[in-house]
Amino acid sequence: MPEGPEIHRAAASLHAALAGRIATRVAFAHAHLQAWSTRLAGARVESVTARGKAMLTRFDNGLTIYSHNQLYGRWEVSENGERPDSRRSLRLAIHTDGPAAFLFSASDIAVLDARELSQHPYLARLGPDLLDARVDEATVLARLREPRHARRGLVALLQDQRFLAGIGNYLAAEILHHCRIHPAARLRDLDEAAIQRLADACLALPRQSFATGGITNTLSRAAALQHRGADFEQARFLVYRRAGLPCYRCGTAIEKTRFVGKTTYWCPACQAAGD
DNA sequence: TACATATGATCAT
DNA sequence: TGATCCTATGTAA
Repeated sequence: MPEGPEIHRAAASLHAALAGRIATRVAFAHAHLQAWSTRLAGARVESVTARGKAMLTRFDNGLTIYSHNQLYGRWEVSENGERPDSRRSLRLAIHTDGPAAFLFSASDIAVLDARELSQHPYLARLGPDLLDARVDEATVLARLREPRHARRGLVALLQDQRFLAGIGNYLAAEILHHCRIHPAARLRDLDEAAIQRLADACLALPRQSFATGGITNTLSRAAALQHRGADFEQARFLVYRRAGLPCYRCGTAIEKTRFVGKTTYWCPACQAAGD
């Protein structure tokens, strides 16, 4: 569940299940974390929130579990507290007298006190979180206009969590296609109208994805495609993982290209290089 | 069984 | 920019 919307949805789901409840047992698979189980058992879960792609589970004794799912971590909530059936390796379990939450596969897990939390190197450097309701278009526009970012390639810049938090590989491709911007373009190549469109899309697409369970395609088109039998993974995206398929705007075959080590999907016709 | 790839991120260069 | 780490999965051999 890798990008901002997926992590924020998982956090909301954990919060709904756990917040206000006593953690009867907290179990870590990693040996270096196991001593924390004693400190966390009996504490009340205050909240579960996401910051960018990181998740924070706060307890009322001042401790917070930090977790990052990287490419492969997966949270599962179980209403009856039973461990879900999975062949993945269980890395963290938070039990209550009711629901429980299970984190599979993730390896980046830490227990932090308030001071460590405020100084955490990843969290401290995060840019504005596009899924934070307090972040608005003016904030994003100001970020896009900072001269120090003008020369960086947009595919990499959009995925830099220090620039804006929450965008990953699928959202970057979807945002650039939505705005008709070539993936190799730089901010300095864009005119004022394009900067405005980009700011708008940087907020709108992650938020729509969060609200809809992952759809960055237009909602009507995604619904129509599914009605015709397409599965969700086929219907949800504008360009991501659609190499060779026709662009929804112009019919040109979507291309799959590696830019700066990342696979990017884009339409060579409606995302033509700027000049 | 081996290899390539992945919705991520860091570090060395 | 490339190498590397982390873990899981799909495809080729």
